[in-house]
Amino acid sequence: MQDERRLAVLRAIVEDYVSTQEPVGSKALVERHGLGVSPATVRNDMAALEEEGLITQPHTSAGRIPTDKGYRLFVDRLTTIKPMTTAERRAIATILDGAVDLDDVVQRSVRLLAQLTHQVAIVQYPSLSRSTVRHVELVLLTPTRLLVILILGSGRVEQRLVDLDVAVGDDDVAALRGRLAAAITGRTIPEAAIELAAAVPPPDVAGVHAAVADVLLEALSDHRSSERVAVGGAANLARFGDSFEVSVRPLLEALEEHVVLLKLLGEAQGGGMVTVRIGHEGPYQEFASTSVVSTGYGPGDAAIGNLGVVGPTRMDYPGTMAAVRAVARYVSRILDEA
Amino acid sequence: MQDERRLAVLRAIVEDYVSTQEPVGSKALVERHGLGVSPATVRNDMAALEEEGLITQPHTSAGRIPTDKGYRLFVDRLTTIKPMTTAERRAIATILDGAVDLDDVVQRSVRLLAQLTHQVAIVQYPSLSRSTVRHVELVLLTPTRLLVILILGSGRVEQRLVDLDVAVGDDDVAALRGRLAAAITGRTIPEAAIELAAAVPPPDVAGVHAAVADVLLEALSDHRSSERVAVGGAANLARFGDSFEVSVRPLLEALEEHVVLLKLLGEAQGGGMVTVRIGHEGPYQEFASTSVVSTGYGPGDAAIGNLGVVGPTRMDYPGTMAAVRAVARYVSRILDEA
DNA sequence: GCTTGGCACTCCGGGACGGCGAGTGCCAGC
DNA sequence: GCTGGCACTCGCCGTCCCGGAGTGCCAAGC
Repeated sequence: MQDERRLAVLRAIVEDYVSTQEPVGSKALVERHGLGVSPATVRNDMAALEEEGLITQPHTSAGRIPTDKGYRLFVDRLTTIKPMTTAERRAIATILDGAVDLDDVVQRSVRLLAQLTHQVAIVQYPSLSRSTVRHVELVLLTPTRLLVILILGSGRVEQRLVDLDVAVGDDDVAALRGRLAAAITGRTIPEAAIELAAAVPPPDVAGVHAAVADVLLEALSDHRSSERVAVGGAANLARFGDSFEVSVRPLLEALEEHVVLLKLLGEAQGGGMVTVRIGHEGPYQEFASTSVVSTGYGPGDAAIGNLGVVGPTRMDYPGTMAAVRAVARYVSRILDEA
Repeated sequence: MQDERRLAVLRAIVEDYVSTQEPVGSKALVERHGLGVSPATVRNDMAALEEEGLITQPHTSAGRIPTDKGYRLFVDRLTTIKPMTTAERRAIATILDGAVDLDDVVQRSVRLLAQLTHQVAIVQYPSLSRSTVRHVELVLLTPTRLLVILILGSGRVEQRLVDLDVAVGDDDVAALRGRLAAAITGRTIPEAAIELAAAVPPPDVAGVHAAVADVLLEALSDHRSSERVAVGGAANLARFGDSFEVSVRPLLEALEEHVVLLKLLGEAQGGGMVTVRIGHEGPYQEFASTSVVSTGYGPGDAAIGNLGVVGPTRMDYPGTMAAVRAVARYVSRILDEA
C-alpha cells in the first residue's frame, strides 16, 4: 500500500526531473501529480526512497533527483515503452523508404533517430562477420595492385586494396575470381575465411590467393576496419545542461573514436529487446552521467548490427526507447526486403 | 616611422591576444615585446589603430582586441607562414605514408590536421568532376539491379545502385561493361557523361544504357551525393572559450551538414595558395566569430579537392596556415604517387 | 499506525555594496 | 613626437544579506 505510493512518488520524481531538469520538492510533486496526500507524507516517502538509494539530494534543503539506481527501477518496473503515434510511424516509414542503398539507409536512420530523440544517435553498419557474401569482384588496377570488392547480403559493399608481390595478368585474375566466387559466395565471412584458408591454390597464383585470403581474414578479425558506425545529432549535446568540460567534452571526443562507440552500443541482442545502460553501468567512467539506449536490428531475430542513442542519464526513457525500437524495426524491414 | 611602429603594435596585440585570449593593454605590451617606447606612446598608437578600425575594446577601460579587419591586415602584411620544423614534416610524412588507400589517406589527414592545429579539420574527398575514370565495373546483383563501380584516378572508389526497368542477363552486362569501359576510361566524368549521352546504344539494352548514363550524370551534377567530406577534431570546439550557444552550437550543427562545410572550404584554388577567410568575410553570419583556413590539394597545380580547418577568429594564423599547407602538400604528393 | 499541519532550520541564489586593479585619455613638459 | 603623471572609468571579485524553497521532526488527529 504505502509501497505502491512510494513507487508512484519515484515515478513522479523521475518524470518531473526529466522534464524540468531541476530537483523536485515535495510540494511541487503533490501539485503537479494528483497524489492525494499531503507534502509531509511525500516527504516521508522521499526519506524512505533516499534510504534505499533511489533518490538523492544535491545539497541539504534542495529537492530530490533520481540516482542511477532510481532510473534503473523506473525503467525496469515503473514504465512501459510508449508506442509511437501513427503519424510518427508514418514519418519514419516515409523517410526510410526513400533510401536508395545501404549507405543511404544508415545515414537516414542516424539522422532520424537524432531528430526523434533529440540526442546523439549511433548506427552501426551491418556487421561484416554476420553477413553472407552475395558477390565478390576483383579489379586489377595495376599488375601488382588488386581491388577486392565484397558485396554482402545486407547490401553493404566493402572494398579492399591488395598489394601483390608478383605481377599478375588478367587471366590469373579471372581464374581467381571464378574460384573465389565458388568458394565464398553465399557463405558468411568467417566461413569464407576458413574455406579460403583450406583451399589449395594452383601454385602459379598461390601468392595472390594467400594475399586475398589475408585481406578477408583481416576484414573479419580487425574490428577497427570492419565495423563501421555512423553518428548524428552531435548538436544535441547542447542539451546537456551539465557542465561542458565534464560531460560534453569526453563524449565529443568519443564520437570520433568509433571503437568506443561500438563498445557503448554493446553486443547485438536479438529478439527486439531494447537495452538501457544507465550512467555508471556502462564501461567508461567518463560517461557516468550518460545513458545509452540501444538495440539490435536485422532480419528476424538475428541481429546483424546495433543502433541507439546516447544522452544524459536524465532523459525521457520511454520515449527514447520507443524511438530506438521503432527505427530498428523499420531498418530491419528494409534490409529484409533488399 | 610611426606607421611602422603602429603595425608592430598591431602585430604584438594580435600575437598576445591569440596566446592569452585576453584583451591586451599598453603596459603588458611594452613589457612582453621589446618595443622600446613607453606605454603612453603605445596608447597613442592604439587610439590611432582603433580609429582605423583595426582594433577595438570590449568595454571602456579594458585592453584592446583585434577586429576582423585587424586580423586581415595581420595575415596579409604582418606575418609569413612559418615553416614546419623538420620533425613535424617527418611526422606528417610518416603518418600519411602509412595509408593503404584513399579512404585511409583522408581519414589520416583529417586527424592529423586536427591534431596539428588543435582545431576542427575538414578534408574534402577528391572531387568527382575533376578526376579521370581509371576503371569501371558493373555487377549484376539481381536481374533488375545493377551496381556500378567507378574507380577514379585519385584512388576514389564510388559505387551506385541502378534499378532497371527490365531484366538483363550476364551477357548484356558484359557487353555494356565493354562499351562503357571503352567510352569513358581515361576521361574525366564530365567528358564521360557527354560521351555516354552521345553514344547510340544497341536497341536491346537502350534502357540499361540510359539508366547508367543517368547515374553518371547525377554523380557529376548532384553536389550532395558526389562531394564527400571528412571531419575531425570536433572535440577541439572546446577551445572556443566563447559562449557555447553562440559559437560552438552552430558549428556543431554545421559539421553534419556537409554542404555547408563544402561552402566553408570554398572553391578549390590551385598553386598552393592558402586561403584565409576571417569572421564575417565568410558566407554565413552564424560564423562571424570563426575563421577558415583552407587550400586546395592535388597533383601539380590542378586542385582536385580542398582541405582546411575552421576555428575561432582568434587563432594562430601563421601556424595554422603552415599546417594546412604542409598537409595539403603531402596529400598531393601521395595522390601523385598512387 | 499512517497521515497531517506546524515549525524551526538549512542552504542556495541573487542583488547590493565596495575595494582593487588594470587600463585608458588627456595634458603639460621635454 | 615622446613621456610621465594623473584623474577617471569599469569590470571583477569577495562579502554581506535576505528571501524562498525545501527539509526533518514532532505532536496531534483520523
